[in-house]
Amino acid sequence: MRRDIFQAIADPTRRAILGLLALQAMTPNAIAEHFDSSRQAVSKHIQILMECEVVKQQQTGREIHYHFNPQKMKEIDLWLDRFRKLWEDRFDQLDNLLENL
Amino acid sequence: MRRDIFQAIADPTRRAILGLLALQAMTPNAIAEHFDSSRQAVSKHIQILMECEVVKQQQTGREIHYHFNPQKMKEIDLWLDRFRKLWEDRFDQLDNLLENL
DNA sequence: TATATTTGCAATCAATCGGTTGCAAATAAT
DNA sequence: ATTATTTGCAACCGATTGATTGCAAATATA
Repeated sequence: MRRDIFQAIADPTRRAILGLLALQAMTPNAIAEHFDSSRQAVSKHIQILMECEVVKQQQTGREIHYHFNPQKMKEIDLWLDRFRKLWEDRFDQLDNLLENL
Repeated sequence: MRRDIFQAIADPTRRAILGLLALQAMTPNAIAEHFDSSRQAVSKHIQILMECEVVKQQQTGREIHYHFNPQKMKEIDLWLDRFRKLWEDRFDQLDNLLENL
């Protein structure tokens, strides 16, 4: 069951968790308080984020602080590069349109 | 069953279809020839891409040409903006350095 | 030591996903 | 007119998803 970053960000709750962790590292309980679903449900989301290494953990005593790994998000940005000029460059869009007709 | 662009790009086959359509508009049959799975399976992927409007169709006779809509990809880029400076910052490099020590 | 807190793991469940096959409708070709 | 091609839709199926509850282990606190 190999996870990748694209699967990880498919779920809106996981995107929200990443948004929180990008601001500061948090414990699973603290994260779960931001959502309506149970702590275990949130914990499973964190586990998925861990598997694709977009989140890393740092244990101190019985508490675990999960923190955000921006490098993995870079992979999405890299994939977007193939399409970026299509929405940024109007002449390229025109070229593409003319080719298709 | 509301689809969004993040769900659409979660599947590797759909990402590959977007890669093809970014180069040129194609019919479902032509797209399906690039994959091992059946035409209907590919068609269902296209349907999902249509639902979130990252792909649009243009019918000519019995043939349908699906073409790429770059504007929807912009939404992903916009979401990434929240994290972009975290991986571009020199502070992130410092984080990595400290972890390695 | 006894109790409370924090967390992960396992079992379970309904819903969704990605795939298949079969079929019907529309258009093109013979 | 008959046949072939292109496509969408519906039914079905096993695997995965996102959620729940219950429980056990580890650590902190009284």
